[in-house]
Amino acid sequence: MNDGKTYFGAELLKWYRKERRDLPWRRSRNPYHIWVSEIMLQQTRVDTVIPYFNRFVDRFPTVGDLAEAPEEDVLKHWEGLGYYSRARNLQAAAREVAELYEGRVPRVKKEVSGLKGVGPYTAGAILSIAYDQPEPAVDGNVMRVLSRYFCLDADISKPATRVDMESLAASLIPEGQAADFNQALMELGALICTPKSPSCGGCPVAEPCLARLAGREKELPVKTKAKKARDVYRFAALIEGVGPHAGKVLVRRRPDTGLLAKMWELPHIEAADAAAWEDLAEGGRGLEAALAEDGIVAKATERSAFDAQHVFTHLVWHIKVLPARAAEELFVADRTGYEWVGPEQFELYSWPNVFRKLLTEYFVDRAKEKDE
DNA sequence: AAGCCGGGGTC
DNA sequence: GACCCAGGCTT
Repeated sequence: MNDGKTYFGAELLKWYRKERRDLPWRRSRNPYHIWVSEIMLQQTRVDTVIPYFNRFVDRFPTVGDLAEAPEEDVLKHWEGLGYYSRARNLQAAAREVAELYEGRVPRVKKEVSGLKGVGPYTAGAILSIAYDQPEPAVDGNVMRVLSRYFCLDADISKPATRVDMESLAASLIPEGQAADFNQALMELGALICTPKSPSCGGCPVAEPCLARLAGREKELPVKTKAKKARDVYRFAALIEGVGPHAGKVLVRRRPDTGLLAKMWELPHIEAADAAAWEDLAEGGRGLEAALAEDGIVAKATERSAFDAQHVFTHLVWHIKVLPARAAEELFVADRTGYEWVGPEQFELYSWPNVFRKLLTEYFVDRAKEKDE
């Protein structure tokens, strides 16, 4: 009676066992490694994750190592990967696993799902891939593949659709083959059944694919469009130190929660709107006043201001960077969270991409000036 | 249900 | 530019 579903699973497994990519986290069944990889892979491509994964498990080989590590160390190993709450949640969960489960990743669904940063997808991925339990692991790939194969018009941006897909995916798992089947489904989505132009010619289950038969494979899945990012206008101060802080730049640490939590940045303020942003650029007096409120006395220098931009998922930062020099009396950044950083200390801090690029360029330029 | 949370590849 | 990616958390 389930001929269709049996066919789907059998063909997919056959294809996967021939075509599967050799990925670092596929070289063992170490549940901790699989867990780390699944967290890193959330909203992140395989090619991006590989070097991060290798560095991470090299530095934190076991759950215990991760649990005991300083948080800054963990954040540093996540630098540039994005969605930094993943790193903080992962470590919090590792501490939980160390204390409650003797350092072993639990194999009970309720326990795995209870770990910070582990949602329905990741719980299913860990239970199936590490422990071969017949749990679905439905991500964007899987929803795309199933939408097409069964020609489903349900909007995959709706949570209810994911729930339905989980029932469907669970019903497709071949007996005792959850690990390979779930990975096969995602592998097909990543390599063959791609978003824009699927390679149906190389698909092992193209023949009965209902979307393909209906000529609708490029229309599916249905997904409501995301709202476009909001513009935010900011001024950042690139303050050179003087005296004992010559050659260094004043930076500060971001708050413990929210956007880029606990990462380091250039001090900056937000402009009311685009117009105010353009106005304030003249001379940078508004910025000097704002910094003074934070106990920082600095004057704009002869170096000209320049623009930087950074795109996030839900907002766009437009930043005017104003070069400045610290007043003589400001030899120490006595406000908590502020520090002087030069090229030698740079790598000891965790930087979001936008400030990493900006500061790297700055230090390179200063080094060139010195050589001349 | 909608918004928040990064960064990069691709078309 | 728009879309997407081995999603989850908060409100």
